[in-house]
Amino acid sequence: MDVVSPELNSLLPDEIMDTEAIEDVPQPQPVATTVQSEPSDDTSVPMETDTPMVSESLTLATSTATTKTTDSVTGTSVSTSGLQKLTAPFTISPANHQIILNKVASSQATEAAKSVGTQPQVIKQEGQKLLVTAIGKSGQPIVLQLPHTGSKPGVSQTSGDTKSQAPQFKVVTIGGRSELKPVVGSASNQVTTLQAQQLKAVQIAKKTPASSAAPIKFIITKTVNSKGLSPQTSVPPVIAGRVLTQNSPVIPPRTITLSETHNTSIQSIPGKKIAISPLKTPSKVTVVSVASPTSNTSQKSVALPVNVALGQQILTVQQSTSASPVKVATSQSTAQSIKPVQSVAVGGVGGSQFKTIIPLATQPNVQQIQVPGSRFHYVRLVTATTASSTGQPSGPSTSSIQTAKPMVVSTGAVRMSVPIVPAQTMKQVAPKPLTSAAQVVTTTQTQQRLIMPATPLPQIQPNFTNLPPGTVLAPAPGGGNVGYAVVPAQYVTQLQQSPFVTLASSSGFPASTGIQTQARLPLNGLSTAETTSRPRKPCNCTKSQCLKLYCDCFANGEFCNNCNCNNCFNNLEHETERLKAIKTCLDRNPEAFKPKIGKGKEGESDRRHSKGCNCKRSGCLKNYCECYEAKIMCSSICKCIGCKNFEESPERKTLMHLADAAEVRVQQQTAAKTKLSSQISDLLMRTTPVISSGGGRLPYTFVTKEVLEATYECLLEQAKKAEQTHQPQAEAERMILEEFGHCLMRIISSAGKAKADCASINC
DNA sequence: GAGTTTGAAACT
DNA sequence: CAGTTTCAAACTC
Repeated sequence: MDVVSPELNSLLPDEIMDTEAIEDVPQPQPVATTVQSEPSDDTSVPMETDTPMVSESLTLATSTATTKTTDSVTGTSVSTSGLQKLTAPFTISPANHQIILNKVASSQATEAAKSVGTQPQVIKQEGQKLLVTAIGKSGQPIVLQLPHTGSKPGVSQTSGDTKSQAPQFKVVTIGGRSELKPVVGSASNQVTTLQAQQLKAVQIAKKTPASSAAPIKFIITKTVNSKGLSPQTSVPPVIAGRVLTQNSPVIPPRTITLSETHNTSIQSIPGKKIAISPLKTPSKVTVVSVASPTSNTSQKSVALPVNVALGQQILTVQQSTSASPVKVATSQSTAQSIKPVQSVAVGGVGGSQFKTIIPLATQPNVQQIQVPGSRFHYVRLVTATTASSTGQPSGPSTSSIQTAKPMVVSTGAVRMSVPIVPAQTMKQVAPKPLTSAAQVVTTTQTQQRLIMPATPLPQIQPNFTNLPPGTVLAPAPGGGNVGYAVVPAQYVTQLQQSPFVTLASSSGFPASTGIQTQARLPLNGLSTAETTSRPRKPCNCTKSQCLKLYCDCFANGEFCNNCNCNNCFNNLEHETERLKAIKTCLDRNPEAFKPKIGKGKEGESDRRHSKGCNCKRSGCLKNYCECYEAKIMCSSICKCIGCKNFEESPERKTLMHLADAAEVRVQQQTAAKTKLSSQISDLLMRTTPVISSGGGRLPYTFVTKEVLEATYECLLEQAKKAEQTHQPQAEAERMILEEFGHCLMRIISSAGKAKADCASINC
């Protein structure tokens, strides 16, 4: 399964998907290995993570042949000894490439396997995806095997095997350029067992020019599970009080102990950097980036703590070139508070649903992205520029990425990464204060991929691609390492209530700006303003338990929240039932949770109902009609009777005109109200010091609730007056402000008089 | 707010 | 696939 389905790709701006855009820095030396798997036509949303079951172990074996390639440019054989161990568990070394381990549907896997022949996992120099492994059934080890390791057990090498195997991972590398050559180096006999329950994706992004000797950077954003300490000679890496473990039965890769002086010394060792920032959920491990060395020179082999325990999540690994020493930076897990995340809303024509912020991790540089056409939420791990990599222990700061180009997700025909808005427009919220030893490792032009946690509920996995809109995989409440629950992104936001930064609209995407508690992309044709300004209507279900599509909350992939429903099961407390209901709906209609309003055929309107309405009595001019409700015309696929919802319909024009007028009026009133309230609050706040500076502090009691309400009434009355007299907005504002000035004067006058009176009586 | 209407969803 | 029932929202009074 692709990270981004072809359908989504078609909706995405080209600049986003342009793979070459990522490579703004020349890479004279071939360092990248492109591992490519056969593109999948699957339109399913990529993020669904599928998953390794709890207590599954994941073993990834790589062969030396596959990992070592000859550079076409230089003709030199590149070996990555240091990288081998570093990336051994993932078999990743290509710079600027990404490997995403993700579950794919068996059919997809089969197709991919067929497409590549007997060696479905052939590493292509310019490839992008690699179908690496098969996932064993729950409780069984998961074996990920790279090409040339066909003899390894448990590896899905053939199409026939893919189906027989349970869940599968697709390993995807992204970002490889034509000149880049496979450099993956790993011992063939090196097998690393991952006890990561939630291993989702491994991203490798190569980026640094070889000459620059840029430091290899590791960013691990998830907490590391303490299970399975590595008995290696090297000290098991302990991150933020947790232990990174390595279970390499054959060749123990070098494990990095963050406390190790030579590697972990942030200040003393320039070069590789590993930033480990434990996530809120201790059972997850997020590997953000792994640098890819162009050579095995002075680099030390570093074994990633891939041997994560159950529930751990590996997100991405980015690689950068360098022969420089490894630098490890860790962020203390002490700060469990939710870190700010960034939200990116990618606009598109139909299908867009939500822009939801999910503070999935404490890792500060996280962006969540909603891709149009997909109701799944993507998380982008944002790395700052190297200039900001010094890791200030001070408080949070905001910076803008200037150099990074739009996130490009894939190369070649397959687009797999999550489109990201141009980095120039991004505001990045620096991590909260880290401990003194912590260092934030940031890179320029990094690529991120979203890796979603796996679900412990295998019964719904076959339909994971069609999960309800807005559904994300979030740690199960109180579940610890138990797994993840399918949680609507909205609900995650509701639960965590974390601050976040919304990208500015200047990025070219229709995302609204400003801090929001929840934002959505246009839904069913409604404008962003409409959807964002209006909270979701509470449902009133009584018999469906909110587990059928009758319930709008459920149909929209949301948990019921502040609803009026009875016997509601659409919540976390009834997760099992909810998942079953989702499965039932999907069984009945695989597209049950997909947007009903999508692109029409060529030549037709951009938006139309996917199935068409069946109205008989409403004339399609009432909200009973889904077409009319979505403010779109009925189309040829509608089966309505007596339809009046067409372009030339006079009834429709009249209704639309009235509706628009009413809506505009409501919006204006709301905006005026908000603005006035803000102004009142602001001015009142400013007034106090002015008054007090003039000769003593006025009694606080003068700005009472009653005074505020009276002021508000005056202003509101003025606004009504302006509206009744059909004053232009500017004039109305002037009138209101003038009235406000009068109010202020009266307040000040009264206060001053009272003060004088009080002074006269020595009060 | 209660009752009615409506059409999608669910069921047979 | 068609007909019927169920359901909750939209609508009316």
